[in-house]
Amino acid sequence: MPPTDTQSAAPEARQTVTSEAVLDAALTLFAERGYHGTALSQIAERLGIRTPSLYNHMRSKQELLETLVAATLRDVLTDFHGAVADSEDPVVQLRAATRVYALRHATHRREALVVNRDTTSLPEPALTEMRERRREHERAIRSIIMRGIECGAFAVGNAGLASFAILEMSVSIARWFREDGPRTAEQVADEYAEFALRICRYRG
Amino acid sequence: MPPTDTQSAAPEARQTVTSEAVLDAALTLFAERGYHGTALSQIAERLGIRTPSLYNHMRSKQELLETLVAATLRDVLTDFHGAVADSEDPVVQLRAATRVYALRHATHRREALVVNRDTTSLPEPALTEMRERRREHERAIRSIIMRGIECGAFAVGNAGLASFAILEMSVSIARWFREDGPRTAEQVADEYAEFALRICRYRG
DNA sequence: CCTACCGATCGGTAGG
DNA sequence: CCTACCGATCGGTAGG
Repeated sequence: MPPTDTQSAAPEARQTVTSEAVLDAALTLFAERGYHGTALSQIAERLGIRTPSLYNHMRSKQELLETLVAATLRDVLTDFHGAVADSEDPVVQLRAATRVYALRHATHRREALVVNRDTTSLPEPALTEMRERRREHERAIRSIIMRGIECGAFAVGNAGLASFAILEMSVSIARWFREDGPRTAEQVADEYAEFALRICRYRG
Repeated sequence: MPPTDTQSAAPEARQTVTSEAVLDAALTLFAERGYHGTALSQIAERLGIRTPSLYNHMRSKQELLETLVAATLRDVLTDFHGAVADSEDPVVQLRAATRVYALRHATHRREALVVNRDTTSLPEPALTEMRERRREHERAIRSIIMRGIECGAFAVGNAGLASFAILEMSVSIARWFREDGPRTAEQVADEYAEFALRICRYRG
């Protein structure tokens, strides 16, 4: 029984929930309980609507996951390209690339948790495409490290091992970071950027 | 219709599946699809029995998860205490502690994936207890780093941040390590142990 | 170890 | 946006 105010003239005005709100609620719950641990009824409840009403804003539960993961990985790569555009110096690039990646995991914790926990629940071909995007990022980091080794700035036995370590320690920030904690996201990101350089044995 | 051989004399001999086999099948599937993404029927199918027969070897699906997580965290702490027992030197201790932790994540990938992905699916009080065990490990690593800072071996602004980074980069080995890959588990563990010292700015 | 079966809940559709 | 409803599957029990 909707309120009998002026808006009842336009039928479209009855819509109380947007697709963005559905995605946001799904993101929160997927991050909290995992994709398979979340029921559509819980997403609906959080929005104050009934389950079937969700289908006005999405095609399926799977599509929700796919949208969230694709958007997150797209943003990660955009961040990366922005971070390395300013300089050709591998030291500057690795610091900047690690900084934005670490920063994103502190400021977008839910997205990070879902991507890392539930990407494997995606159906093909999305699964393969998402894996390819992550690999693209990893290869780009590795290539920076290899250039750093070549020019003598870094000294690390295996660039692949180092790039995995750097990326994954950053990912884990999403597991423990708290906005109301003792350190800001920027402080953590700066510190992790230095960790990355140390892993590569950069003696600044 | 069991084979009509000699073993049919003893009724107990009909048992074809052990609790260990159930746990192992659950471990494989939980690691692959997550706890909520795995049905008991899939565990049974993998063992060649019917779903209700599983209940001869377990009390509930939840108990399977609880058993797996508790055993893994117990082993992690046992590893840790064994690794740091030989020396009081923070450098030696951090290297050894990281080495065994990294090694475990290369050799026990399934356990690591389940602990990291599905511990949050545990009911209380198991959830709190498992979190406490992980925190215990983290505090122990942090304490080694702090002692290293005090005696001048390490130079890192924040021991907590460093311990998180070291532990989580090691955890991630379970995500990418392959037994048939180019590096042995021991080689990876040794390399990560050096990464840990570098993060703490140990200038060996 | 099995068959037979349970209530609950799942994602999703029909139709308004 | 809703109610009414669907078949499928879930974890688990009864009883042998």
